[in-house]
Amino acid sequence: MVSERGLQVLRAIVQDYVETREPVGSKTIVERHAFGVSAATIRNDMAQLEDEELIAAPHTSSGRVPTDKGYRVFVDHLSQLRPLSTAQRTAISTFLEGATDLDDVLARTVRALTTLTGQVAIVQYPSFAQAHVSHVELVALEGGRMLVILVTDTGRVSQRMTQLRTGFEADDLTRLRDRVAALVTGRSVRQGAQAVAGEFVALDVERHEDLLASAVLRVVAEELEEFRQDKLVMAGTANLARREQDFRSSIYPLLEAIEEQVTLLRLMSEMVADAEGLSVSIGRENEAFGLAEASVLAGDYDPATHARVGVLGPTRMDYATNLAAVRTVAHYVGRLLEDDERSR
Amino acid sequence: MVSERGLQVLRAIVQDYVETREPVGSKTIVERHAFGVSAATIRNDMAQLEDEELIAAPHTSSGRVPTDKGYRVFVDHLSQLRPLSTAQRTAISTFLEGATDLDDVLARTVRALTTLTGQVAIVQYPSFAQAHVSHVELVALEGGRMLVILVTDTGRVSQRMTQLRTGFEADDLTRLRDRVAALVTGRSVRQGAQAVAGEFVALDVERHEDLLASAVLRVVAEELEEFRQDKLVMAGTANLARREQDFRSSIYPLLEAIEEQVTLLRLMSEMVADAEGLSVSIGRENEAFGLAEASVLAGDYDPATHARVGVLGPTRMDYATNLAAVRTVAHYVGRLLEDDERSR
DNA sequence: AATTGGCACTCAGCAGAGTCGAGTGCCAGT
DNA sequence: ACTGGCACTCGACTCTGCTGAGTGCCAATT
Repeated sequence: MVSERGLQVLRAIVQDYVETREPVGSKTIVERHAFGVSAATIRNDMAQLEDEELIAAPHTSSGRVPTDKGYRVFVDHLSQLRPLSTAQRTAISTFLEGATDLDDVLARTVRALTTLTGQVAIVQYPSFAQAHVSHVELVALEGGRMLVILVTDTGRVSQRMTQLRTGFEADDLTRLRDRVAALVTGRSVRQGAQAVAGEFVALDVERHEDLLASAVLRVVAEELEEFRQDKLVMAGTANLARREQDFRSSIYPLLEAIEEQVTLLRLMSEMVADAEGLSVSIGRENEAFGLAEASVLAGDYDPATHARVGVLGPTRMDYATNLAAVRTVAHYVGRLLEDDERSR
Repeated sequence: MVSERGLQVLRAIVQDYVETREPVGSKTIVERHAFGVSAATIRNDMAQLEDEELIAAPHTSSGRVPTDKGYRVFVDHLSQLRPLSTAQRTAISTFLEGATDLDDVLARTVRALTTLTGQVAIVQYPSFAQAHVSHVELVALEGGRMLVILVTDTGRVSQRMTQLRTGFEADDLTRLRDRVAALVTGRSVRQGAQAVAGEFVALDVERHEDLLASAVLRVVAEELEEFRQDKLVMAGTANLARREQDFRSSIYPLLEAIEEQVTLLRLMSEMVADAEGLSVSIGRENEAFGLAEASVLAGDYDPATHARVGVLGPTRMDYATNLAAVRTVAHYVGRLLEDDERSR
């Protein structure tokens, strides 16, 4: 068991270590923080914290450094997040205002978050698995090419080009469009994909019309599949290089995860949010994702789908400030997209 | 003046240094390369190379290391590039085959190039400044939203959504579409943008139809502007971390340039290609771009527009092999897109 | 029971000294 | 033009001793 003052000491250690990157000793603590006790007392508390594996010594008789578990306890006991300054808040709204479509909103969000935190920022697209297809459009281009456009009610647009082998007339096109539209519009992405798959087997390749349909349906299926895959935007990758000192081993796996995206997507979606929609994953807790030296802070901006904005950085980061930034940004984007939806 | 054997020695130094990352001395050279002379003779040659500033000593009396100028001479005297193995060639075609649209081709290209070279790979989109708009489509969505789609003859598609304030009928839409189409189709991106700008001033905001047109034209103008901006795809960023040892200072500016893209775009487009369409920029030659410790190899895949594929890495890299890879990949993509165009 | 001052002990980090060896530069000889 | 020989340089490594920050523990105090 850790005493109340023990937690205070832990907090002091985390704060000082995050600030200075130096292992912190009992003497420094009494100097910098107004505990009303002597260094020896702090030492006793520290011994307890060490028993609980909340702090550890890099080498015998040097200061102590928070362990992953220590950061965890620290974060869990963050009673209140320091709210952002008004300057920061206005910065966020300036960043976000004037955004046109969904892509734009999220691109601005991720930039805002990275400037605010100085870390790598991540923004998840709203999940489209439950999105409904609201519109289908086929556009004939010259040279027998066709553009197949899908739009969801959540505002995501996908367009893909295909090269058709068979010629077609204008009314072939409208009939085909109506046929595809009947299959997918109003349906969720998942249902739409099933419907398309079902139609596929029923095609009679002898019929010219079905031959055309098969090519288009294939593309539609691909696009629906793409919708089902979640998507990320990121920014501030270069910050990893600045914080390189904070990673014992190479930042290679981190850069790789960032480029891969798949790992980060899984990580982000598996995190468990608290009542406020915030979630934190620290160091070794990310081991399964090959990110044992990194922490991820995330905040839901869409409570229904758990779509999130987040921040990725070394375990040694300013959790209080960054969590506040994540929370505020998530809040802004959430409201922005909500208003957007309402106006639709 | 550097003697013929002097160049051989330079080549040996570059090769050994690239391989081992150790400054190379006269003794190592005679051991590893079959010059028919003694170490003392090599030393004399090396003294000359040093006078010419092609090699330099990290500290007095240690081996020599190629300077940027040395790499430059080395590259300029690369008489023949080692052609890729058949295994590598088939790897390239496997990577590229089955690509559907332009985005897909370039995405695959960049992946191929990064696996081949183990460096950061860069692919420029074909320049769209001279591209011609081939198709315009307006799609009405629910809630007064409209999707504005542009397609160029080079196969690039842009789609953007806008929220209209005014209602409209189906035939408003077709009339508007025809109006916009008349302005831009068949015109180059640049001309189209001018035409749109011209039309803009002529609008009478009192008329309902023109009110609608103004909203759409604004979006079209944005899209055309986006077309005019060149674009890059990249892959293999994580490789920078692996090669970090090769950069004296931080890799931060590199990661930043990669995220910015603008710098790289300028760099890539300012490079001067040789008769084969290859271009190399080494170390300090990139100083203006903040990449004084990096080299860029590029190869045109579209001689007309100088659209390029390229590789970015530390000055200490295997120029011969990587140049060969760049050349081959550029060649493949060039042919692929050409065939594509012809079939259109 | 909690706190404190005192004290012995540990150990990273630093500086100085010594050694080693790879490598150069130069010169006289072939 | 090339070569062997030789003195010289200097980074890298090792060893040594020192210092100081910091711990851990204990007996004394409140």
